Amino acid sequence: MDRLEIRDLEYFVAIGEELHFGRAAERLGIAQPPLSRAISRIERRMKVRLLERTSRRVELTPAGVILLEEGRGVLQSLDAAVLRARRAAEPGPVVLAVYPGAASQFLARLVRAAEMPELTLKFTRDTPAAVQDGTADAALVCLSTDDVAGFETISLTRERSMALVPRDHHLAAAAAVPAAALRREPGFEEYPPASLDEIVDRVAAGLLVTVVGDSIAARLPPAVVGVTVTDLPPSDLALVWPAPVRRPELHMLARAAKTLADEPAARQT
Amino acid sequence: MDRLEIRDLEYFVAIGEELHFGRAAERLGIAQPPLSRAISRIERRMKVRLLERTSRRVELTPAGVILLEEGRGVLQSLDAAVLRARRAAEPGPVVLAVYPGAASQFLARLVRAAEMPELTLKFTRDTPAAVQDGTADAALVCLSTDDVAGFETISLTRERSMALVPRDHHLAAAAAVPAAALRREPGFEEYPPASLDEIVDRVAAGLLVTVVGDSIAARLPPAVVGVTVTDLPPSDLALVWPAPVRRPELHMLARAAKTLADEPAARQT
DNA sequence: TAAAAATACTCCATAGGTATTTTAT
DNA sequence: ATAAAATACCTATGGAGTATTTTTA
Repeated sequence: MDRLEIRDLEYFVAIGEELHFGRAAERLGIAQPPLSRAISRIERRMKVRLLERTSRRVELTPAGVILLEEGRGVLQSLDAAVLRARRAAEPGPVVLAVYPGAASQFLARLVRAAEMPELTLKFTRDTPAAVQDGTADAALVCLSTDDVAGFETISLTRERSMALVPRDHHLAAAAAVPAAALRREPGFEEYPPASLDEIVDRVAAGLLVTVVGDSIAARLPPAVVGVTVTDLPPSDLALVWPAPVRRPELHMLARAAKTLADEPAARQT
Repeated sequence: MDRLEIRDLEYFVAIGEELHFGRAAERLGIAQPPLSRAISRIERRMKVRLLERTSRRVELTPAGVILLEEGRGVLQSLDAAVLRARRAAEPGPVVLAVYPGAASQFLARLVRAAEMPELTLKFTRDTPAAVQDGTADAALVCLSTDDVAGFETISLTRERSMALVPRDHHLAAAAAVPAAALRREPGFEEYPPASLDEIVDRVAAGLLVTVVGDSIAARLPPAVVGVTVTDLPPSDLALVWPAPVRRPELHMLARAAKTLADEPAARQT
């Protein structure tokens, strides 16, 4: 009983997503008939019906749904494996994935403390994904929002939540606001999908009210005011990496992180 | 740039493990030359040298080490994906993996509370692996010893540790013993790799001294005595399953588990 | 009846086998 | 000198293309 081939899996995933043989074939750069045959071949080998199809409709069976989900994961982990192997061959700098603009104060201290000349930062909105797919060796994540299953983690700092409002906003003068009040504000978004710069610009323009970590307080322009939020849980910033350490240099980073985490947070304004 | 094929990965894993083309080829049921060519093909496609080889020695490069590790994982997750898809097609009973003999009191209550006619138990020494490879839908695990990365978990009961000694053992009369004293006993093994029955038999025969959860106290024969251990951390028993619930029936199990967990543990002797 | 999947048939790329050569100890 | 990997050469399986048929809403 030989295994399903990657090509077959790619074909199936394409159809599973398109639910149309013609379009899927086009996307794969092959003709439609080979695709038809590929699917029957796969079903024959797996001894499971994956797609319920007539000349009018293509839909996934329960088995197909599962294989689509899990198959995507298999393809990803294969790509990650190849990528990691390649990077092991020519060890470039250790790559740390960070959320743009997040915790820059702390990040600066961490990078300095690690004393690693070969450390580069990769800015991304989804830092765990960067580690998962092998693009980064480690990542800074927010324990409250990111999923860290399967990673080693070191908890670093705890950040209080701070609301960003325009200078002329009616809440700008408040010493602190409850989260509920914020959510009622027009333009409020909890996790705006943008870089910090963009967020700040949009707040300054009066188009956005949002919540960020308080470590960026020092980086706000005059047009934007940070107000302490009373009842949002503080977010725990952590350093994570895939379970078996693949790059020895990571130990240095981890050690530096531990030292910083233990040290009585010399917090700056 | 097309992807590495599963066949190639299998071939590479075989050589990575055997470090010998001839033996690997034999294990794969093919001749040696195709294997040689397969490896160069893989290296050419991946643009990485995976094996340093002369006519006398074959060894893995750093990249090879990584690909071997991760490649094994890819093959496993592929197999698991296919298995889960198959099981989705003909939904047999929900399979719960349990450690043989562990927490039988609690297990009985859980199974009863779940009220699932279609529930079967799979007894295995490595319950997380059974869930990982798709053999089981959920598992009872011990949070202190098993790795539950990537699983959803519901913590169930906390079990105190209990030492098992023969009736005529010098510790049999003690009300409680410290762990250190146990470790000094001849025949002591912390996690004997055997079923509960076998463990009990070996203890009864005076060949073994070990530690188990106290929930099995009621099932001991007269020849074996359970003694409370004073300073071992209690083991947390949990129900786990792969992150996205793949079988709706699992929700019933989870609900039952939650109810039991909250209920003021009506502990039996 | 029309859009789309399945079949028929042909072709060729490539994986595999056998025989042989090269290489390092 | 010899064990073992690489190369040469041949074969054949099976995946891909084109043309066509079948199916169902």
